[in-house]
Amino acid sequence: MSDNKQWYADLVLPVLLHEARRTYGRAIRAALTAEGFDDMPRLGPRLLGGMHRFGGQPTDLAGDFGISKQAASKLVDALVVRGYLDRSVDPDDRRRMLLSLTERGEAAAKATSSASDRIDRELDQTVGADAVAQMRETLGTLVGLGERAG
Amino acid sequence: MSDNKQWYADLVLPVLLHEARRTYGRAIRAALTAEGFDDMPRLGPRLLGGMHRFGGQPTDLAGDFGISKQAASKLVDALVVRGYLDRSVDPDDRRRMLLSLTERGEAAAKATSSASDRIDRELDQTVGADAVAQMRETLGTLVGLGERAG
DNA sequence: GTTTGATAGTCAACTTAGTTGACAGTCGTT
DNA sequence: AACGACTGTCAACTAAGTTGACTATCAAAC
Repeated sequence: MSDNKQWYADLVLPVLLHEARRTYGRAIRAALTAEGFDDMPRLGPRLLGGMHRFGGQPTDLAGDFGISKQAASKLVDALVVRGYLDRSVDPDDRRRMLLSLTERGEAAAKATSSASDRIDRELDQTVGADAVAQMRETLGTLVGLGERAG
Repeated sequence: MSDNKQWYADLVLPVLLHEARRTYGRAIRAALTAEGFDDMPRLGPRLLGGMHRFGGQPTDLAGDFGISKQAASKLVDALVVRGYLDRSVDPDDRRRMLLSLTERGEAAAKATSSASDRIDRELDQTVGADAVAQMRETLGTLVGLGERAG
């Protein structure tokens, strides 16, 4: 593990992906804990940071995250209870919920993206922006493969 | 999502990593289920496929997987009960367990790696082996960052 | 305008998989 | 022989997901 040869050479790609993601996960969780956001559910940071992607509709959120709407509902509930989200009824469609970040939620989202950006920056400085861009492209292709085969 | 522009451009890297890993996860689970291995715990495929890495010692396994030794013990137990693993006492150190694949375990490991390889091959054909190799390198760097900071 | 079917979210019961703390058995060293 | 360290397991708990049933609301058809 500590020799500078390619220790990861015999790792299958999914494990490598998992470990790479954990690098972010650990950094983000550490940053959140350090700032007092120590009651964050696992998908909390992703939700707070991705509000613009699903605009605050739990069902869209479920689709985006690949979980059931019930799980999404519980996740949202946890974040509301812990003061990260405001939940209100959509006046245009009273079945729907409108979610928005509280001040605490904004702060946690900021801490999250800041920790993530720090890793990004470190990676950029180590391998260069081109390599990162190409990795993103290849990862995008990989996700696309899964969606077609889905 | 369905336009061929870089739909993933606004995704943070950890989410992209997570989704890329899910591509493998879905394919592997589907292949296992199709062959009758429908009682596989989440980390089962990784364990069966990585036996050579920790040689069959649950404690090393726990370190490798980043889980507690208790969780590793339960995981092993589940795989033994379901017929994927044999567990016996190490005669040289009777505290230790020696794990080995049963025939069923071998078959499941084969199905796993075969599904994983199919995705690998598809990716190779789409982006080329060089891009994959470079991605592996960048991912390795990323994991290394986490280990230093850890 | 009322009925009818689809949709958004929640509640309840359950399962899976992780955690920590306590412990028994074994080993190695003094 | 005794002490301390290490391996694996048991028990109790927690976190986070699942499915099925349900309510409330909307939209469209008649």
